[in-house]
Amino acid sequence: MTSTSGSKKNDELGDRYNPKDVEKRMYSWWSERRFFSAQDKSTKPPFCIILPPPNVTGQLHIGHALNHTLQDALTRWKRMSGFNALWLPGTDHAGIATQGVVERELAKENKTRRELGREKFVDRVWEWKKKYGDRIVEQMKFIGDSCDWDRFVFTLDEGVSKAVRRVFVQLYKKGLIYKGQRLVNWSPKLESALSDIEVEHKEIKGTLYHIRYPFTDNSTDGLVVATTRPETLLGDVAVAVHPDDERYAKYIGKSVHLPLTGRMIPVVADTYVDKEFGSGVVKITPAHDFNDYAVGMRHKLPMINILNRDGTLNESGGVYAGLKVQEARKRVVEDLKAQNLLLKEEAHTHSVGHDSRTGAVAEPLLSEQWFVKMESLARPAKAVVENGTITFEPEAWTKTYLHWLNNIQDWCISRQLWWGHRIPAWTCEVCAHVTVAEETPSQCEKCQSANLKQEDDVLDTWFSSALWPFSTLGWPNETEALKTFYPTDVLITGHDIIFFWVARMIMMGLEFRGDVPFRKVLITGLIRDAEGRKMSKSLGNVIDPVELIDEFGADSVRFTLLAQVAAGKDLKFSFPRLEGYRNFMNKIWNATRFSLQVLSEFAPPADGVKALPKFENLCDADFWIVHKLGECEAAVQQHLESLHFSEAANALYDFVWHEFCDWYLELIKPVVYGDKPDEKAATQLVLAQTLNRIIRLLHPFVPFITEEIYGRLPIRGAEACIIDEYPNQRSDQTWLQVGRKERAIELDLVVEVISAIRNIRGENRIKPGEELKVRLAPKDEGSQKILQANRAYVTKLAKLGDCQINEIGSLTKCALTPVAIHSFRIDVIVYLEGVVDLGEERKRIEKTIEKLQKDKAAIEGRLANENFVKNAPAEVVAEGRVQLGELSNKIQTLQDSLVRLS
RNA sequence: GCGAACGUAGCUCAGUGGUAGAGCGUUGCUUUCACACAGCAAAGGCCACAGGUUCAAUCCCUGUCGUUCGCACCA
Repeated sequence: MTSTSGSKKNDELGDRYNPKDVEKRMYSWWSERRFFSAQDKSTKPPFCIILPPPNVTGQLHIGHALNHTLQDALTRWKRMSGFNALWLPGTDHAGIATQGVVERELAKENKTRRELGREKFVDRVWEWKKKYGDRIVEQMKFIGDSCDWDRFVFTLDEGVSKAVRRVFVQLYKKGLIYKGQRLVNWSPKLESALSDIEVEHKEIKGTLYHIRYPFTDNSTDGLVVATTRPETLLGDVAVAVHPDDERYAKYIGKSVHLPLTGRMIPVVADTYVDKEFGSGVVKITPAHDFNDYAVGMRHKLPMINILNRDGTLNESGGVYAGLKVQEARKRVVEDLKAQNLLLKEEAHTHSVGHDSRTGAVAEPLLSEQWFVKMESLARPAKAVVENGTITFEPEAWTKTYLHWLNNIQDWCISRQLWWGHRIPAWTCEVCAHVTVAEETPSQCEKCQSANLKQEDDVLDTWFSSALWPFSTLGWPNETEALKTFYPTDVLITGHDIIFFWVARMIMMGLEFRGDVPFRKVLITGLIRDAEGRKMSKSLGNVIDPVELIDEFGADSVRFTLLAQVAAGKDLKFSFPRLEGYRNFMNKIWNATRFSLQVLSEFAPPADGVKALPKFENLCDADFWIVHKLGECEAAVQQHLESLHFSEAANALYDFVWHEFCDWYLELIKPVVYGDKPDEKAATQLVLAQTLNRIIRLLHPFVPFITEEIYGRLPIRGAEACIIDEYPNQRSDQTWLQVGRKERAIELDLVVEVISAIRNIRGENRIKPGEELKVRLAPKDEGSQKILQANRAYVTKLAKLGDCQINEIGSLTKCALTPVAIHSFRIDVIVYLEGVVDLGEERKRIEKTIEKLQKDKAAIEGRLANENFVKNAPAEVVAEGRVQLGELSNKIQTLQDSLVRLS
């Protein structure tokens, strides 16, 4: 959005809605006037959503577009409903991703980060961040995100850094953060440790090698081990068998030769071994396998690390030192073959951990890292979900969340990267004591030496993310914003980061604020392509929301997502659907154009949205549309409150298109083009008020088009900004009293008559130019009155040449030849002789009778069942009786008409 | 192995313990003065299958089959 025209309005009103033109002007108009600002302190109730901070390297993708649209719709709706609504934006430094981008840039200049040195490299990343870091923010504005930009936070801002150090120090002092030599998942590509959840397991077709480990006293015989990773035998320190395995009992405590090395290793017994798998003998490599690590600890075995940080073999690899794992494996296998120690190779599929960022195979590697003890943090985080303080939508994710917490492992938080929050720990070079502090210490806590060296490692990006709900609000300072907005209300995010982010925010919120960070978690699904495949660059099926917005407009894209989203479910993105909602925008636009034309002479009332018409001058359609509007508003309210966005969107779509446009606007044409000024004025007021409310109701879903329209409405506030005016639409029910139900129901009868006549027209292929003569024969005084009052509607909408209303019950007295009777509430006789194929008409009627009789039989059967009458609620039984009566009437009417047709 | 979700109209999907819904597509008719990105009408479904609970099941329970997705194990 680069336009700063300052002007919101464009006076062109073409018959196509032009989103580009509108959107360009609108966003800057909003942000210049700070319509999205929330107040730190306010008499209004607070509402707060924290934006999951996108990676600073990021581009808006369609998944963002979905999540952001939901958050925006909710925030705008709350803001318009009288809340002090805050949607707090920010971006994430995304350690690995961002460092990776800059390293690749350096590679193009044939440089590496190590050549540059830490300080220069970090400067370089900052430069990059300054240059490109706001791309995603620009894109968020394209989609209409109504964030409070003045509160924008970046995860490396000083405030957040302070929060990070405070948390680190406090957890350390509590004994919940520790440093230790452990087996961790290691990415040779990043040359950094990873947390367990950053490792993605993939099924790989590998080979199971059967290798003989010769006995010490008989080198032609030995124990056979089966392994998928023969190269790791260089780090073997034992072989293990099951203690109950009779085949091997006699070898326990003895030794075998470790091939290719000249070392001798013991045979140990451990229940970890599965007797059935392979040969029942397992090589133990504690430094390169998590299970072996556990066995090694139990048996107090030594650990031999054979790998360097970059994944090549180190000096413990002997002649294989310097080779990459894959190469070493090949060579080891060749050498084993040469020595006749490789007995068998068989195909074997197993799952292998990969670094989820780079895709490289992750190696278990022994190294010194920092960890967070999770168990005591996890316990309260479990409790708040179990007791319903925090709820997941859909609820099924609760189980996933709890399962993870029940099996939680300590969190490895140190990363051997340079871009991120550097760990606030300093080691004394004299006494080696570690000082952990928020601010750089001047001397060692223990020996007062000034020779301190800070940790090189940075924290896992998710460490700062875990603090996001309170660090963004000013913590560790007790700010007004923090008091007002914490706990926040809803978190909207994808299920892929429940463990990475959601769970950790809950833990940290409880630990440091003593309260949950949010109350509801809405989990969204993935957006897939039309065939249901994941979007990926390699498949070339990625849909770029920025391109969509460019072609179809932001509102169309938003509505497409809103109308189809269902909590936790994947969404297949289809272009025909998008076109459909683009058409809906156009429909809104044209309905407005028509309305404004009708209202061109209309004088806005002094009391604005509260102005009531004179009821005696209203037509049935007026009562009807306001009644329907009231229902629609209530539905939207209820659906949004329960986060059922698609139901809210569909209720609106249906109401606006099929009730307001298809019926109301058509129905009032005779009135507004008619010659009765009082009635015209009354209907104009209803139209103006209804349009005002529709536009406001639509606004959270489609902000651009509605703001554009709002500025042109005859009834609106002085500022002409939809967001700031007339809040509390739902609580302001004054005007909705126009929607009197009994009068609304009268129009239903008219609608039914018109539909019936149209049906005859359509079925008999009678052209619109051909005018019909119709007699309407009411059954009672009530319907007679309604028909008389609405004759103009029927004539116009059913395109009749002649429409007369008979005396009550005068069906048979009609002078014209009746051929078709279709409405069931009243009798409608249509004079059609000569244009209709009577045989076809009879067939249709017979078919209808058949279907109705089937329905009737079903209801009769139910009513005949005394258990039904006894057990079902009274209203259900009563309704059944009413339905039965109606069905009988319908059938009778149709049978009468069959008689007339023959 | 453990767990979860899904299976509804040709397609994509909503939905509900009490007579099946939408959009798109299809088939007619119409360029009527807001909109052809439109209007009107129509066709199209044993709501995966089998049991159970219930007066009543597409909906609740169990099982089967099918499709996904997590987690764990995999020497």
